[in-house]
Amino acid sequence: MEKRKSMEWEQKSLSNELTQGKELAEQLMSHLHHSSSQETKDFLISKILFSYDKALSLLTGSGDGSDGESKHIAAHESMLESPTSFGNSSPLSEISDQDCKDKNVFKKRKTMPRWTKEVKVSTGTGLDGSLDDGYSWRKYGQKDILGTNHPRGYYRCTHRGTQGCVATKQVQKSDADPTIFVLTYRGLHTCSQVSRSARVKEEFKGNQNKTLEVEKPNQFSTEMSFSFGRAGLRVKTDHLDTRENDIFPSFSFPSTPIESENVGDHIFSAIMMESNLMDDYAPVFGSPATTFESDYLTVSPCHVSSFGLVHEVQTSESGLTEIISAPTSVTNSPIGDFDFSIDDLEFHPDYFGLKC
DNA sequence: TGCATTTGACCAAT
DNA sequence: ATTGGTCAAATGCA
Repeated sequence: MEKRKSMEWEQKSLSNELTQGKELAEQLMSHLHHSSSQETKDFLISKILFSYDKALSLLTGSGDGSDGESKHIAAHESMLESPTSFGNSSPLSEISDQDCKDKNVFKKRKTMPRWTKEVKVSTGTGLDGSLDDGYSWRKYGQKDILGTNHPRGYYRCTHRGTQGCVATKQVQKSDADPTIFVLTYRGLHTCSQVSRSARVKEEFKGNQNKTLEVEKPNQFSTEMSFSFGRAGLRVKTDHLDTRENDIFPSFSFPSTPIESENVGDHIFSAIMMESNLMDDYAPVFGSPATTFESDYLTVSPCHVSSFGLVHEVQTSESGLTEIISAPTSVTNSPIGDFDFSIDDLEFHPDYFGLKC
């Protein structure tokens, strides 16, 4: 009797997985037609593979695969287990972190939901590890990693203590190319840095069109459109470049002038948000106003001396890997907060469920 | 003085 | 036993 119930459940799960796989494939098809960004496609592919892997597991009865593909899937799964209290209505919830801490700080590593993405960043100057993505990080450790020439730095969000933000990242210089840094992110920010975007958004509400356009002279043109919930925000950054000019000058971001390389990081941040979220918010992000043309964002690093942009995106065993050519020095700049206000989004539990 | 970084030690996973 | 990830005291810096 129990066995029969179990079989029915598995059949239902199998059906669900296959259905989801089909829907994802259809989404992918749609993205192909709209020439969406490569990372979006990669992400969809990963999800499809994940669905099919689960389906196969249900069929074969094996919980997890052990082939090469499963590694990819496992990585993706970690993304789906995605972190943080995003699902939580309160971004400042300290419950997650504190509870985990109280139970056992070391258990956390095992049970804490992980959402990992890797970012390869090349710096023009070799400035080490100081790569900015718009958030403020605090280094809490460094380790020599076996088989690598460079130590790995461990960073967590500065606001972890005060706001329970669980986001962490690792920074490691590439062996193959010392100018490239591999950044591995875990967790999403639940700190008020996220809410800074809300402030930005408030500003934009003053704009009747809810559209912001910033134009920079020369070099090349990059256009990005972000859709913020129901209010479409469009950011057009023509000719991103220059250190002498603040990027997005009309933003009332906190003080620090944004140095050129940050733009790349922030573009990355936005892209990641887009690629990770848009699939489940197609009605929002998939609006005609939302375009993320990889063509715009793909710039060969050899053509960019003082400014970095995404020039390659690939999936990796730990999730999505973005390869960004990013420049030099770093300040905490805010455009990364140019993200998508949490309170305007409904987060898919598959993506943002939090467990301790 | 307060915050960030460094670094050796500890723990969990493999 | 080895390795990766984290902690926390010591130290540095503005």
